[in-house]
Amino acid sequence: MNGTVLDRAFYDRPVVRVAQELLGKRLVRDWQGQRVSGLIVEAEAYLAAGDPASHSYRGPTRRNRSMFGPPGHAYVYTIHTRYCLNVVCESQGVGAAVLIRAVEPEEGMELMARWRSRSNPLDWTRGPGRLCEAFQLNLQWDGWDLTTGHGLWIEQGPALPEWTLGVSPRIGIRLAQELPLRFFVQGHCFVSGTRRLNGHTQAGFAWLQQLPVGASRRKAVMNFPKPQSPRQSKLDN
DNA sequence: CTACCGATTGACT
DNA sequence: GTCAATCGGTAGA
Repeated sequence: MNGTVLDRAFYDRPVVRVAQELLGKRLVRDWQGQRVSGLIVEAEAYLAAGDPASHSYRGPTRRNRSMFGPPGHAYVYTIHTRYCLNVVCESQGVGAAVLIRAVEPEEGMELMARWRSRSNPLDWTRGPGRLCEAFQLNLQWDGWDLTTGHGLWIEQGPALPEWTLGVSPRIGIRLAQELPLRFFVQGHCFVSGTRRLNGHTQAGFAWLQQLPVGASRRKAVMNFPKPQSPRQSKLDN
């Protein structure tokens, strides 16, 4: 299950490109030797310039200083008593980051279920605040170097069926709503937001096989249809 | 110091 | 669909 850890060069590139290419990669948390992981299915880019919705828009502060640090580190912030996880991109001194908005659970689901205290697996990691709770991420992880392969990192994901890149405006922002900077796996059942923004289907990659045995699995299988046949994938640019 | 606001979520009509 | 919780960041007096 282990994969190659994404290195600093991956993050040291234009933030929009990193946001798109993070889809399908695996976010991993090591908790006492146990892996908690999921495949990234939704991400948003926040630009270093010309983006009033970005926390970096007004320059460095105590809160957002990680955003201006070296690429490949985490930027974790609080919002409405929740935490959100970003990965810092582009050169040091440049305030660009990708918000990880949703992952499909892969490993450590017992821990996710405990930490999220919700029976429906779809509620574990669908949304930036939810996935931080499912991975037990908080401000202690702000500034964490994601390229070491310890504690918290992102690695090359598994081979996936072909899928379609979805693009939309970012969710939950007031300013710069016109910018198409949200990227997601079209139709994936762990993508947050409304149907209109998300696409029509409710397919996942492989999560049905990963669910715990028992009542929660039966319920999940009943509630959520099987993945439909794959479609084209392409990340141009 | 006070006042306002938000890259959210969960409960409720 | 609507709305309140709840608190750190930010701006301004």
